[in-house]
Amino acid sequence: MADPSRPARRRGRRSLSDGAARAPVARLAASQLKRLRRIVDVAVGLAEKGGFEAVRLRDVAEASDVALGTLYKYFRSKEDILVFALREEVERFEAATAARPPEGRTPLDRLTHFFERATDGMTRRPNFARAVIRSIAAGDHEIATQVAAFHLRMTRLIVASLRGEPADLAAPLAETTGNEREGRVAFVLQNVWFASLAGWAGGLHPAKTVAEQVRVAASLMLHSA
Amino acid sequence: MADPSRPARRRGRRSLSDGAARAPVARLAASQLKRLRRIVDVAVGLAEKGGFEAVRLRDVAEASDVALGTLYKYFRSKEDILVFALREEVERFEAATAARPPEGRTPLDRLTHFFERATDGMTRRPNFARAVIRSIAAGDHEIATQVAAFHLRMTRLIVASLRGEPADLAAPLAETTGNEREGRVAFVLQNVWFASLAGWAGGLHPAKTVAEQVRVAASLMLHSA
DNA sequence: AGCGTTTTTGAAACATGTTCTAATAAGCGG
DNA sequence: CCGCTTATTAGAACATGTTTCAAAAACGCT
Repeated sequence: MADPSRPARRRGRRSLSDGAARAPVARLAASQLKRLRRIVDVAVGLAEKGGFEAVRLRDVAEASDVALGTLYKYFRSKEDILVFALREEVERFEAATAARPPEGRTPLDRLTHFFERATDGMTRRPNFARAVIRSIAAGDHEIATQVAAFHLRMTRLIVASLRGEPADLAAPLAETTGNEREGRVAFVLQNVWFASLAGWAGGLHPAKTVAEQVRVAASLMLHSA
Repeated sequence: MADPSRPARRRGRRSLSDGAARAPVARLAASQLKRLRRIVDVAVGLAEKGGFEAVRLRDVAEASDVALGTLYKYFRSKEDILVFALREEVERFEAATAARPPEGRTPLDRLTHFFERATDGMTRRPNFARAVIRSIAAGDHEIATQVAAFHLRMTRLIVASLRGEPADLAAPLAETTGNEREGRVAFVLQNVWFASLAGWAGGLHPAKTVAEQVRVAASLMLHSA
C-alpha cells in the first residue's frame, strides 16, 4: 500500500557529494574522491554517447568498479550525478570566462560573444547537454537548489560581460553584483537562454538559434524602444 | 544486450490521441472518446493530488477501466498523457482569454494582467503544474513538438495583449501575428515565463514571483534604456 | 598489531514504466 | 446474422531506478 503522493525513496538523507551550499565535496578520503570521480566520469561518458537513458546506473556502477549501493551513498539519484557533472562544467566555464572575458566594444557585442561561448559549451556534447537539461527539470527541490546556484554564477558572469569588466569569482555568490537594472537584464537573458536551450534539446531548433534568440532578447533590452 | 543509446521503447508508433499537428483527436468512435476522456481525467486527478509520480499508469488504467495495453494504444507514454491534458488546458485558457482580453491602459498593464492570469491558471493546481512541467522537459522530440504548438498559441495571445486587441483564434497558428518586434517581445516574455515557472516548480520562489519576473522583463523591453 | 567504526560489496528485492501475447469482445460491411 | 477486421483485455514479462541487508573489507586510532 505505497502512497504514490509521497514516494518512499529520496528521503532527507545526505549524499557524499553534497555540500552544494557549503564546502564542495567535503572531507572525503582520497580513495573516496577517486571513486566519486570514476562514477562521474563514467556517467558523463555514457551520457555523451546516449543521453539520459544511456546512463544506466547498473552500468555506471560496474564500469566504475563500485557497488550499486555505494553509488547511492555518493549520489541521491541519477539526476544528482548529472547535476554534479554540470556543476563541474559550470565551474570550468566560469574559470575560463574569467580568465578570458568575452570581447566586444559594446555591451551587446560582449553579451553575444558570451552566450555564443556558453551555448557552444553546452551544445558541443548534445547528448550530455540533453541529459543534463532533463535532470534539471525533474522538479526535485534539492536539485533545483543546486541549479539556483548555477544561476547565480551565470548571472555574475553575465553582469560582468555587460559591464565589460572581469568577473570577481572571489566575491560571495549571494552578493548582488551590478546595479538593479543590470541584474534584471542578466536574469532575463539567462531565462531566455535556458528556455531556448530546452527548445534546442527537444529538437525544435539548431544550436545557432539559441545564441541568436538570446542576442535578440539582449538587443531588445539594451536598445530603447 | 539492449543498446542503451537507443531505447527499445517509443518507436515511431502513433497514439490515438495524436493529431497534434492535424485534426485534434481524430476519428474516434464515441466509446473510444469516452475511454480517452476517462484516462485523461483520472491521470489529471492523480497528478493534482500527488504530482508526476502519483500518476501510476497501473492506477490510471484500473481507475479508468481500461487495460494497460489499451492505455498505451492511446498514449505513447506517461508524459504524453500529461501533455495532452496541458493541451486541453491551454485551449481553455486561450478561449477564456479571447473572450475576456486582459485589461489595462498601457501594454505593460495588459501584459502584467495577462501573465497574472496565466500564472494563476498554472499554479492554482501546483502538483498538476509540476507534473506537466516535468513532462514538457523530458526531452522527447514528439512532446517538444506539441509544446512548440503551445508556444505559438501563447505567443499569439501575448501579442494580442501587447496591442490591446482581441486575439484572432481563427487565424492559422503558423501565421506571424504582429510585427517583428512584437513577436520578439512575446517570444522573450514566454521564455522568461517558462523558465520562471520551472523555478517555481522546483520550490525556488513563490508563484507571485513568477508574475513579477515576467513583468520586470516586459518593462525592460517596453521602456527605453 | 588489534579493535571498534565506517564503508563497501554482492545480491536480492521492490516499484513502476513499458512491451508482448493469446484470448475475447466489439464493430462493421455485406 | 456472418465472417472478417480491429480493439480490448488480463496477465505475464522485461528494463531499470531505487532500496535493503548481511557479510567482508577498509579505515582510524591507540
